[in-house]
Amino acid sequence: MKLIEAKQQFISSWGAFGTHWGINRTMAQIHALLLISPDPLTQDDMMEELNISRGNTNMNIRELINWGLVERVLLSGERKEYFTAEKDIWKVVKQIVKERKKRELEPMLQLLDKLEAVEGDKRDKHVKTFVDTVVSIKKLGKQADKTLDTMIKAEESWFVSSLMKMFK
Amino acid sequence: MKLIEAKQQFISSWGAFGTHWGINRTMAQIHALLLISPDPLTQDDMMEELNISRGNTNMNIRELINWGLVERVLLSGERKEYFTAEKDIWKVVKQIVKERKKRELEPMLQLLDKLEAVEGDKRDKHVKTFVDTVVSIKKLGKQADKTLDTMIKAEESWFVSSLMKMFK
DNA sequence: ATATATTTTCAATAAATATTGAAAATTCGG
DNA sequence: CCGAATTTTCAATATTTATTGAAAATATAT
Repeated sequence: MKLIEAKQQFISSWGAFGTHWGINRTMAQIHALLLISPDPLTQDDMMEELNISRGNTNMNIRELINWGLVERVLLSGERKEYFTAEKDIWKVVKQIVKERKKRELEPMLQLLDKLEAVEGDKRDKHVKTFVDTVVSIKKLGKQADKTLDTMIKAEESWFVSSLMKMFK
Repeated sequence: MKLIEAKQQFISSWGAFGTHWGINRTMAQIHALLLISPDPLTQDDMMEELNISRGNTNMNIRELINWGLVERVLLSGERKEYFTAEKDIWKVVKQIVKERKKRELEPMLQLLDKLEAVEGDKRDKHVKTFVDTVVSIKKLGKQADKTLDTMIKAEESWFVSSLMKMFK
């Protein structure tokens, strides 16, 4: 397989992958493109490679910056802005986990705390099942929260070797 | 907070949560409703509670069954079909992980294997960056695959206590 | 300061996805 | 087998989400 074809497949499947995880296709594709680009790219580079409009490119780059996955690079003597993605995949994963934890898991746990305190007689099976469900989701969620915190702090080497031992 | 209000909040936020994870809102809401229902429900029950059409209800129930999260229940003496969700949240999480691993992670790893074998001179920085990226994603993906396999087999108590020790 | 290059915004539009509802198929008791 | 109850399908429609492109804003060189 030629590089050009391999790149296309990588970008397109990274985009499809993203859509299964609530990330829009273009954002994932821009990220993929930057991951495999040895040098920083301009908006125009991305527009051309991915055949997307300027507005779309701009908005999705900014979103990637918000997620902490892409950053602006200043190239001396250049008027245009350049962008580059973090290439260390472990760091990328940790960053995504960190953001999703903050945006989704933590608000969910807060809500469950409130819902656990529902009024009503626990002998009513409707109340009991509701509370039991909420409590058990909360318990698992709290454990996940702690585990992810540890992961976010960990070095890849440490993390992998711990898992190795754990799952020998 | 009254039960009725708490239920609504739970269902609605479970639905919103789902959409962040590539699951459609209605499917997540049906799942939520079944999770907090002490007894099995019919399609008509769900239609009424969630204010959705018969067709929508039917399709999403079937999808939940495909995911292994819901099952049909036969109630003797009843003509209608009843449905119930697995209530053990650890089992639910394992089932979701198992399915997503099969549907997404494994195909991705297969693709990366192919892409790693791209033609071209590794001294070309475009080739090098591409291969390096593919290899590092693959490495981490393989580790995740193994870890998730272990998790899928694990009992919750064993899993939590292992994590505890690991991240003491 | 002015002209020009570049980035950003956002209303309009397109595309993708979800939902409806009624017809067709199936199931099941009698 | 018949007929009523129930489930399933799917074309039409509605809704949501993504994308465009041109105008406005901003930045920079001279």
